[in-house]
Amino acid sequence: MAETAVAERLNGALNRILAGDCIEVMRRLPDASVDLVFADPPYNLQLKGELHRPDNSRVNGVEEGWDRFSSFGDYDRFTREWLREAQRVLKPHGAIWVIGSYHNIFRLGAELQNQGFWILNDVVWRKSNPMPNFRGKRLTNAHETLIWASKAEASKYTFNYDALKALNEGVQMRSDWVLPICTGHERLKGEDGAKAHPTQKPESLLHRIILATTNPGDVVLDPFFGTGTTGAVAKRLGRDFIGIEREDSYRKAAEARIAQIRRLDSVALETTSSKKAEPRVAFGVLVERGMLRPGEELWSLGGRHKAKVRADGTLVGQDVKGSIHQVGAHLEGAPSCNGWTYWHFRRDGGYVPIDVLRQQVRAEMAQHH
Amino acid sequence: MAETAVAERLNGALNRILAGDCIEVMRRLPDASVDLVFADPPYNLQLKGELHRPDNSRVNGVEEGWDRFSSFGDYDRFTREWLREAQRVLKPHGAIWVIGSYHNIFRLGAELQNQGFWILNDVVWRKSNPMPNFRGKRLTNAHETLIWASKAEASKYTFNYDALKALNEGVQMRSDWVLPICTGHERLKGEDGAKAHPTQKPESLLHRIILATTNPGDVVLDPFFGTGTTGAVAKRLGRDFIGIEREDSYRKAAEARIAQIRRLDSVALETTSSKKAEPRVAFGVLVERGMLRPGEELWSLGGRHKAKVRADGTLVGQDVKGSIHQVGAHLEGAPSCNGWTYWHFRRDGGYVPIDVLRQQVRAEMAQHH
DNA sequence: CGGCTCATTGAATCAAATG
DNA sequence: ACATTTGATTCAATGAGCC
Repeated sequence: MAETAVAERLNGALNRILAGDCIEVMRRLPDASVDLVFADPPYNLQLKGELHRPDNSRVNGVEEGWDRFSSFGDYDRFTREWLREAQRVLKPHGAIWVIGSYHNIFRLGAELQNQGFWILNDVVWRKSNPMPNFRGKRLTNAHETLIWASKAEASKYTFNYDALKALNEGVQMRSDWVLPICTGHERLKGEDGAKAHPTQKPESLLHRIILATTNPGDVVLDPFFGTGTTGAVAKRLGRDFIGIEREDSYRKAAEARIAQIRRLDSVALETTSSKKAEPRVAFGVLVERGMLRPGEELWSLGGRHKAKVRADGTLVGQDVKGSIHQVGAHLEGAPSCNGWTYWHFRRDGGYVPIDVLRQQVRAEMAQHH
Repeated sequence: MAETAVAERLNGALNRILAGDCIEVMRRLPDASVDLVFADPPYNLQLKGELHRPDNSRVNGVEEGWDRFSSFGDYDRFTREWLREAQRVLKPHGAIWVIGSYHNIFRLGAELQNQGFWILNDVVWRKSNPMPNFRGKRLTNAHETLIWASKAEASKYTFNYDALKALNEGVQMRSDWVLPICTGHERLKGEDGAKAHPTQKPESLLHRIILATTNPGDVVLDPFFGTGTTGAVAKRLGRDFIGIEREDSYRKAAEARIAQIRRLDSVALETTSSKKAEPRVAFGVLVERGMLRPGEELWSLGGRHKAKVRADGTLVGQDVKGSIHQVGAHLEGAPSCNGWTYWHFRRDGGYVPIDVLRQQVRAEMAQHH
């Protein structure tokens, strides 16, 4: 059957590094099959001569052939083609991350928008230890830019809000991330001691991206796999990956690297991923259980509005009947209202939010499991 | 003579706010006549409905007609036209700054490159107090992006490296700037108390830009003048400005605002623009003068970290040697550290910041002038 | 349906100190 | 005792827009 063939085509690629040009290799992947694309394409650095430090030592920059394009138009064509394939292989609710510097990120972002991707955030990776500007002719180039976009405007993309909030000491994560560049033991070296890849990204960066925008078991495609940071982090976090890389030496280094990675056990994965949504409790359950009596009055904070509880778990207030949310919204003239925090019952002269009753129910439910 | 006519056309516009559409007005300005363009064009926010805070209050966002475009193509055409005029009126060694968010900055940057501007840096304005993400559906959009580009690749652009280094506590200025958004008394209000402009930029941002990339007497053109932050800062810093603004209410607010600004006197200008501003005091001077002894210990506040003073004005701490700033940053695992405020010496059982010693040296230096 | 917000400013309120 | 000032604390508002 066709479906089986498609599944096999995908499964054959899972957790492997496919050799070849990323556009050609992506063409062989089935439609709507991956959850996330992470792409670190060539930056089109347009370097002129060599750069030396003030002590005259030579800066070992990006000089590889894969970063040479003849013009902006040439780079745009390349971008357009690989983005088109990336969009095709994404599931309807999938998303993409791209990273770049001022040399290429504007072209990349514009092309994403042109192809119908819907930008969700641009994120600044603020390097805690950037290379200084030796010549004193510009500002220290201390950041790179990432763009996070869903496949389309209507996509219900994945965002593990609570996991990121936890990562950020309890306040919501911002669009600027301070992370060190990849150095030390994490930086892959060749047998000659030289760095294996000129632009290896830190695992901390991929950790945050994969944690934020995928779930365990999701498939992450990296069409510019390099030495495999995406694969290493995906494997550790219990995600599947598909890598595409043209250069033999990078593939080899990546394979050795990823083979040594161990998947975190499910407990560790659970704690790093978002807190499970708490079980839904219908307001009517509070009435069924006798925690609130039919006919009892609920109050908005301060007692400005009131409504009466009915046996079926709806409320009736001034000129309005409906759910706790609907009645609250109507009385406030608001577009919406969280009835759980809006409505209060009276105890000992004070107002207690009905949400505490829901907490009790949830606690009891947890006991029985 | 033709030259005189051109000079008159320019002089007639200096330190004035020209009314009208920026493209049409720029067409009347002579070629190669301004040193810097600062442009804060509409962001093309593509807003859908209203946004409410969790407490149901409504966010008063950008609803003005000037931010509405029918498509990306429409926005691109607009961008192309005003950028073309901006480039024409720039002197050969002139430069441009543009600011935007992820909604428009990629299109803006790509068009800059297409027209032959040469990008020097992209700069991230990290907002210290951004609006949070109320829905918990994305990252807090906590930054905006600026692009600094010269008129052409060959332009010998202005960059006051030392002034920016001085502004940044003696280490070279990075491409990420932390500045608060424009609030409080600085935010212009109408007679009804409502904000006069929905997107007024902070003066601190323009101060840094104008200080960094112009010299006193230079001409700064702002084609989207709004309520005149560019003009206010330019005037204060002894630069000339040309503003262009379509909306009467913004022009009026800007004129009243700028009329109240006083140009800094030449001494203050000198101090803001040169590294001699606050006379730089090397830490080693404190050792030379016997205010601190080699071998003496310095402490972080609370005494969590310590380091030893060496005779050459460097510190040595746990596994690290270097300047007071470097050692502090290393021990804190921070990207940077102001050693003057970080390090303390012990006196009478308390911690005294070494900055007080620097103040003493500066006071003594002032005596001799 | 119902879950979801951070840093800052400035006003309002109240307590303590002063004249 | 009463009016005034100062300081501490709390409360309310809001900023280039997001299911």
